[in-house]
Amino acid sequence: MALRFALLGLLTEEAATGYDLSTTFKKQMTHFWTAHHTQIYRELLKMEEAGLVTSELVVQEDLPDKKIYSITDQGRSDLVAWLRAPSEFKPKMKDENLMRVSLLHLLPPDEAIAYLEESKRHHEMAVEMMHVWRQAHLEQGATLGEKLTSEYGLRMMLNYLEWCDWAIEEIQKTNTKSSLR
Amino acid sequence: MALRFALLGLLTEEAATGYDLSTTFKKQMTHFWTAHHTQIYRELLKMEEAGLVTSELVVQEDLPDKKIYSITDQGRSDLVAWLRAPSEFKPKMKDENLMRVSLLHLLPPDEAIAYLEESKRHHEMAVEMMHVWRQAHLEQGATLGEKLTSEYGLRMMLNYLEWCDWAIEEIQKTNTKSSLR
DNA sequence: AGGGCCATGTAAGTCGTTACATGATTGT
DNA sequence: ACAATCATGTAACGACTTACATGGCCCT
Repeated sequence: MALRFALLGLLTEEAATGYDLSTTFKKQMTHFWTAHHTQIYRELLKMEEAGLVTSELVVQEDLPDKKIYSITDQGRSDLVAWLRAPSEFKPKMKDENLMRVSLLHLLPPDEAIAYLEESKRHHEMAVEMMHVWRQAHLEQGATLGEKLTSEYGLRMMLNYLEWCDWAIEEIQKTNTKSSLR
Repeated sequence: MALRFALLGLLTEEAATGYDLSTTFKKQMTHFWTAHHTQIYRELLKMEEAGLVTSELVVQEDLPDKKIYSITDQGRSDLVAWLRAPSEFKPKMKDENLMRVSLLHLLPPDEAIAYLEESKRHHEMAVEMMHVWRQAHLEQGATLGEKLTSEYGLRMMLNYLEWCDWAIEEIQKTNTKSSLR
């Protein structure tokens, strides 16, 4: 259900095609949700059936035809009702990276550290991309939600980098201890 | 596939029933993965077929019978192979809380703040539970993975609380600004 | 010449959730 | 009396992923 409300949320700002929605998803929401374009297209069809959105077909000559979706009043009220519904704050995380981290004691220490250092590099790149994105979007037409979640994503990534340094030290400590024995 | 390796990882420490695995999952891995017992039982059956685990039926009198699963050599080597396989560091998050946060501008500011404050309370409780868990488990038989991921969970939650305070202030700022106009 | 962007979707499969079912024991 | 703990599972559904398919335009 949350994907449905994510799409409705994006459509409150402006009408968009499935393609637009799927690229926006990738750029803005990576830090808390992911969705493939195939899933988004099918969800939009269901949402149209349910009367939450309407679509207008735009025929194009050089580019493929497209369908522009707009939110309906029904869609707006469903969205606000969901926002107000008591949620349970049970994060349903699926973080494969952390899954691997939780098993790093099964690899030799140098491999474990190499893994963490590679993950650091990825996160550092993500932090830089986030800075670029924020300079382009904030202070000029970003919604409150975008401000809050991009700040959240940034803080979490910086926090991850700090934790990574701590974790690498921790592995080195236990490593030198056991090699003294 | 990750669930499979999570279960194999737990079984490297000691043989366990599906029930045990599912409770351990809830306690230790909430911060990066969730799984219902129904899914775990089915996965264990598939893993036994694939020769990654073996089970031994223990008949009990007062309590229900149980099946104790042990990891096989095949299971161990599959697990290490997965740990070494190049991963893509694409976190596949599904965080319904953040999803709601990203849409808070659709609620009146006081409701948005109330939402964040409730989520703070939940996270504060989670932080306290984490402290209790760590005092019971660390420094006495916790694996490196448990140390690393529980520290990770703790840091992320504390970071969340700080971000929450920032977010509440941010909403109050934009609120007073617009009411001056 | 090859890849990326635009734009849509189908089909098949896997993963994950919810509801239901059983049944004795221990604690409040 | 009622809920929780122990212990397992089936069935039905919904969410999500992966592979495949189309086709022209623009850039290097």
